[in-house]
Amino acid sequence: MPRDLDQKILNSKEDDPPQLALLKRLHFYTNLSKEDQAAVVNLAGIIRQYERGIDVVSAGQNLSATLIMRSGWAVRYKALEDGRRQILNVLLPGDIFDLQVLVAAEADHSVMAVTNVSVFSVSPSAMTEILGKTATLTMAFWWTQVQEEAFLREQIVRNGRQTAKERIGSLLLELHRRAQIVDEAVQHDGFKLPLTQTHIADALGLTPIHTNRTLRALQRQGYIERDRNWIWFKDADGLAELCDFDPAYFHIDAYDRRLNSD
Amino acid sequence: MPRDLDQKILNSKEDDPPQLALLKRLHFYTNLSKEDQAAVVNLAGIIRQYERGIDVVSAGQNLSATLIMRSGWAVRYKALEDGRRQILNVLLPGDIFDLQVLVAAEADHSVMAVTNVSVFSVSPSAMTEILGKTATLTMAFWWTQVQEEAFLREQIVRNGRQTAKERIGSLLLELHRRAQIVDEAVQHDGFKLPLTQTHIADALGLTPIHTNRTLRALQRQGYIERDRNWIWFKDADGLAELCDFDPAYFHIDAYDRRLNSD
DNA sequence: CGGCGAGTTGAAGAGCTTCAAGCCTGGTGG
DNA sequence: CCACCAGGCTTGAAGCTCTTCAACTCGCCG
Repeated sequence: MPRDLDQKILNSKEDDPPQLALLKRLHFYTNLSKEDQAAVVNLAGIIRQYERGIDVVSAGQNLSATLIMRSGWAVRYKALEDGRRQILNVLLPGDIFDLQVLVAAEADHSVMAVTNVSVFSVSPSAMTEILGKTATLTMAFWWTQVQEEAFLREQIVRNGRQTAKERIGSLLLELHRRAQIVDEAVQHDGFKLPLTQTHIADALGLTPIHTNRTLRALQRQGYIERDRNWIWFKDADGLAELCDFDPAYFHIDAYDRRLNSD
Repeated sequence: MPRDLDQKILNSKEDDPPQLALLKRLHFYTNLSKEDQAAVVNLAGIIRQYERGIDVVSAGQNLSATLIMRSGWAVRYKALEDGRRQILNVLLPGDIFDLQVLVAAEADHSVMAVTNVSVFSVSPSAMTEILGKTATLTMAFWWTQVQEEAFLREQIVRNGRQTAKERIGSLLLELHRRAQIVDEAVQHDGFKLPLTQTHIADALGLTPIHTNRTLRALQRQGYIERDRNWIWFKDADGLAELCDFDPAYFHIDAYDRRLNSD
């Protein structure tokens, strides 16, 4: 999917440089020059690994570095006193979190590893440096923030005004698109979803039981098929219509439009 | 509430410079130097007025300027095909919206004036300039973005995992705090809330009917009192506990902590 | 082969919605 | 000055979506 990434970089697999997912993410939306690509690849930081189920960041914790997802899936979540839990967003490879460390010092929510994850930890100074390196890089990073905010807004709409069927359908469609950019386990009409039904329920403000029934209903009605933790779209267009899913909030084409209008 | 704002600036009322609300907002969290304050006050832009009920920004519209709330209340919202509507966030004086214009060109949601509002429209170039003017200013603007994201996350928790009573209580507590910084019609234990019950319902994923019943329940149980569109907290601590409301997400003290740790 | 996490299913019940109607307040015009 | 209108608020009753509680199944790993 990424356009003209340096092939030497793109083809590596097993021994990915830790910055590769980030590069894919940034380059998908903004055409980075060879120099900008090099700056991303040479970004200094430390690799940290977390096992599934472990908190990568805990609410209340003092933050000291920006974290970038390298591989695996994670979720931002907030826990209520009585054990209720709300997942705010799903983090995929290439996603940046706690960029806010540059200004705020304390996490107001937690991040949990859904699969085993590997994150790349970048110091505030290194982050500040690359952020301001070139105008294109500044824009590329800003981009990811704009997108992340759009995901949050969409999540509000889902939880506030959509039915269980719509919530689940639109979340699946969103995750599929996002995974296409940086994940390996993705096909044109399906993807491997590492979330459990309980994760989905906590993201969508439902009970796991109702999530289960709704998934089966979507399946029964011919919208999706499931096999282990793979989701297959049998009628993606129909599902999108059912859910009022409009991917405009990804802002995928804005960069090209900007190129043409400037 | 703002700390050592230049008194000449702070005391003006009727003929507020359009940048005043912004200055209050920025200066509340970050100690701006006299020069930085001047830069904010001298920020170039155009004043635009909108009557209540009118869209300030419409989804799909191409954005060309950053807008800053000068006076009045507005809401970001997203409309679904069938007429359902979800309010994403409330905009108060000093709030910046479409800062993302600097990178993305199309609005993925709308903004509607709840009262008559006055906004200050700043060109991308003027915005870019002040954003990078000093490190403190950069941080101050970044700050507002971090906060806005925190509001969105809180909104997800409300709509996803809280009961009607909790949703309404925590929204009222949040708006009271936010209004304290920039709004006039605010007392220690109450404030003027220009939102209708239908607005509240659309923000919290409820029907206006249920919103009404829940407000009355909160009143009957001694948490709040209402008079016209004023809300009075009779037992703010009790309400906060009821709603699991923890204002940590405002990150109010982070700047001071940062000062001490740097 | 036992146990554990995840998924599945049924039945009863709660919270919120829907539909329907009436009320109250502030603004407008005769 | 009062009648009237519109928008917002209030109340009742029935019904639907989703939850709660409880139990059972399946696949996997030690």
